[in-house]
Amino acid sequence: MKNAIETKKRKPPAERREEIVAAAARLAVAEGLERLTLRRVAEELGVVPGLVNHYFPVADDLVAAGFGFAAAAERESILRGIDPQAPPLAQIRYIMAHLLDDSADATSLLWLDAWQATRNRPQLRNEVAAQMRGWQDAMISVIRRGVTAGAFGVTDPRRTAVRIMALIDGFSVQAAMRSQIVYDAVRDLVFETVARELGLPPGALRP
Amino acid sequence: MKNAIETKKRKPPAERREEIVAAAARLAVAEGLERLTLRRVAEELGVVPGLVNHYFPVADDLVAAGFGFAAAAERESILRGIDPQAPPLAQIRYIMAHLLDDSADATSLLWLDAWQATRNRPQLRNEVAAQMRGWQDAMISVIRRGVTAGAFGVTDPRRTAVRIMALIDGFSVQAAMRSQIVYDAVRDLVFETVARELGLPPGALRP
DNA sequence: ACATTAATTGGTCGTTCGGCCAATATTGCT
DNA sequence: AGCAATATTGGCCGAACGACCAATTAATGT
Repeated sequence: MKNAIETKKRKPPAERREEIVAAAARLAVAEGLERLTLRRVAEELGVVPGLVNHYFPVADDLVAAGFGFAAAAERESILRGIDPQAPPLAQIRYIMAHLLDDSADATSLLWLDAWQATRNRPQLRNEVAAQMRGWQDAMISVIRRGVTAGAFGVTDPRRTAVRIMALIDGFSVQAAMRSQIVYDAVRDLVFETVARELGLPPGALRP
Repeated sequence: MKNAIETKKRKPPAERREEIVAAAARLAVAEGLERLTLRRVAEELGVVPGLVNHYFPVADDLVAAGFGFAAAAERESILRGIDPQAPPLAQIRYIMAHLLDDSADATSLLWLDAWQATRNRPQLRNEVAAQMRGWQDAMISVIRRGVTAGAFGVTDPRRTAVRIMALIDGFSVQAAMRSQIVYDAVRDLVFETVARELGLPPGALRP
């Protein structure tokens, strides 16, 4: 007789794999990459550790996939919230408001984890680089529109995008120390400097 | 009969403690905070793990002490290299050259490790905050001299110091990804922005 | 209906970690 | 010289990790 409560199904590999990656991403955001292990993911899904190992024989790949999924989802969520009709200045302001707000701390800590863990995880390093390129490309695209519209004073959109993303990434560090050090001055600096990079007046991006 | 080759001595507690902290600092710089464990330190010193545990019953304290020793030594080494007679502009240029050079990568990775590990290590978090304050204070001191000498256009030295250190700290992130992404543009940005913060022309700090 | 494939289980192995403890040896004090 | 304090040793414990593997069991195609 089959157990009506605990219906253990066998799922198509693609679906199961997606399920594992999604659970890994959830764990990565909620508890950090350190706690993203085969066993933890299996526990989360109510399966046996060996099953996760079956889909990800090397732990590094699981961590990379979990981080990549979480980072891509976060980025796409923010980019999807942009009003495509809005002027580029408003679009940039929207992106920065979401990336620099306190509510982005969980994501900031995830990136901090990722940069640190690249030291011992080659696959994760590749994934982090890919996700950073994803953000750079998105930023370049917005900057290009702004240049075309005559809103931004930028000569090299790619270079400007790299510098802006580096400012934002650097700000992520502060999320780790927010309980100890007050960083209002730093947030202001990021807003002002990004504005300057885009050829805007200092207060143009402040919320 | 005593073994003439392996002379196992008992050392005064203070000296032994210092020895342990120094070994921990060495390990932290060379292999990262992840590999800074009781056993690893003991192995480094040729003693038994229990001995390290005797001096540091809680691992968090050992990690905090090791990081603090390494960070303080690095900072003091740089500050000691400053010519006290040199003008403040030259002093700032000296500090930044050392902090932003590729040769500072090991230290950058150490800080990255530390910020990340604060998530699960309260004592380390305190130590990191203390070391950051140490850098801020040193920066404030240089800025004040520059203001007095009329070299810097700064109204709030503390605020400016916080912003400058945040720029430098943010740059540390890049050390982790240097193999994947080229960051010349970012280094330029840091030099230019710090110059601006000090009321200097954009190229005033470039080496 | 049956055979093939592989998803899934349950379990093992070796390693490393922090923490703990009893026994021993050395130092310093009286 | 004798004694108390403690530095140091050696060893053990439970937990967590990645990684394997043989045995089951469900799905799939013929």
